[in-house]
Amino acid sequence: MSEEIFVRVEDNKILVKTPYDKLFVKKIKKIFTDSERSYDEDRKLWIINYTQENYELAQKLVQEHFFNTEEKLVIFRCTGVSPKVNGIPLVEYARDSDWRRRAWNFDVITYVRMGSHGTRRHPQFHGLVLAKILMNERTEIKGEADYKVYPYTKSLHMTAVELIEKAESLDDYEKIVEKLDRMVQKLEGFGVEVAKEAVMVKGFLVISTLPSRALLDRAFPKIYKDTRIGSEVIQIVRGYFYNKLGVLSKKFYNHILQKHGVWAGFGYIIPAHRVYQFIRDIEELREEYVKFERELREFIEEGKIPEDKLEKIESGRINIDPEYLDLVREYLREHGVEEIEVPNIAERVKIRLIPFSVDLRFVEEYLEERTIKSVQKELEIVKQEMFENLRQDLEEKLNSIYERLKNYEKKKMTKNVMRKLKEDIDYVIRTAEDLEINIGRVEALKKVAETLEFAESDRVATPEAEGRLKALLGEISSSKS
DNA sequence: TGGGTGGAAGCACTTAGGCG
DNA sequence: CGCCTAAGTGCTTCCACCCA
Repeated sequence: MSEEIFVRVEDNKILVKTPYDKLFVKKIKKIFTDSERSYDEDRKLWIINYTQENYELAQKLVQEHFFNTEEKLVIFRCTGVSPKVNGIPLVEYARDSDWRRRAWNFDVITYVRMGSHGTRRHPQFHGLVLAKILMNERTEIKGEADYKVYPYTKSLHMTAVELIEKAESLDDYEKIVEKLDRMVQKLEGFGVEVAKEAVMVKGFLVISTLPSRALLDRAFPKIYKDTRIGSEVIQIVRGYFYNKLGVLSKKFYNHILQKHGVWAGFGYIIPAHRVYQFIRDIEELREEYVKFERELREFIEEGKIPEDKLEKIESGRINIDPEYLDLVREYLREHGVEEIEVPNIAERVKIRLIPFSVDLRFVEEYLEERTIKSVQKELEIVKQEMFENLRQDLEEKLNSIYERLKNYEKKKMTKNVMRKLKEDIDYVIRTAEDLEINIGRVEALKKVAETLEFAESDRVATPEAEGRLKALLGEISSSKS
């Protein structure tokens, strides 16, 4: 947002150089007559006949227009046209396309376009626009828009972006503004915005898709009085074979991922020290999928029921129903489907680890000078969101450890549970280290782990160890946020 | 507590036809 | 041409309940 600005005298001429600003040009044209001024296309500056009065006037004009500005966060609700700041539209738009504009005094952070785009001849812009604007009392905002001005802070910026991205209609503007208002009140109470430290997260991002139960569904058009009134969905198999896919994916999402990974807001990150165990669990899961597919294929094609399931079927623990399959076969035949195709299951299990780190060196190496700043800004936002999510996730894991430690105090803990607890403590500590995230209580937790070790080696918790543990528990709970 | 049962909502993504 | 919409497919994430 910074460009050259000056008013100076050379060769008995006043030279006025400013960034382009439509409103400013209008003002200059109004104040100085055509014969008094000219525009130097090469040097991109205004040349005005020198008089002391003109000089003072020009200086005052530039001063008022370009200085004493403050950074503001402004949110707009647009109905029909894009808002303009000093005569320059924030968003340019045609019916079929739109793009943000930049100027010396604003940066469009994000926008969403909603509803009618108008026609090619008369395009319209309905939507929400969020911009960072350098404002002073002369700044002119026009356009058919409600807008609200906030002081610019990182946290407001982030919240606003998030809310706008979630917005579904223009009416959400009210809710967003309410939320931002509440935040501003809080910030004002604080007086200072708390700066979060920069984070460097190093780990592996998990990219996954798993086969879902929908693969075992078939949909047919549902007709009533010659009108299609929807679809009916039938399950090719039911019971065990149908549910097992859900059970397996649940295992991945709710157990394996939670056990090894940390939620970063947009995906799970596996810290380096957990990759080995994570992959081991994944291999096991893949095996289960392979076995499942084999059994499913045998069941559908040959009617074979897996032997290790017989007992469970007998006792009513699981449900495998060949009669149902026959029924489905008959139904499918009525709909012209002769053969039931068994979908590929195991090959749809896609779990990938992508090396992941947020590294600004990359930005500097690959981007042009003028884009670096804005990318850095975006990255900063991502980093902070990610940091906040990772921290929260680790906090939650910590809280659960704390709850379990309380049981230890009550001596209700078996050795197995204790080993698990120690592992979990170790996990949180090492993960925090790997991801370079500082969370409170880690130091105290390290000591707890040592104490547990000490107690375990003695088989029975010694009174001494217990005393230390109690003190440490106190320390942890008092520093709980 | 973990696996199984049965269901459902919500999301991303794709495809095809309509539209100006 | 590129957006819009409806419809369809597949994946993710819930939930309530049941049983050993």
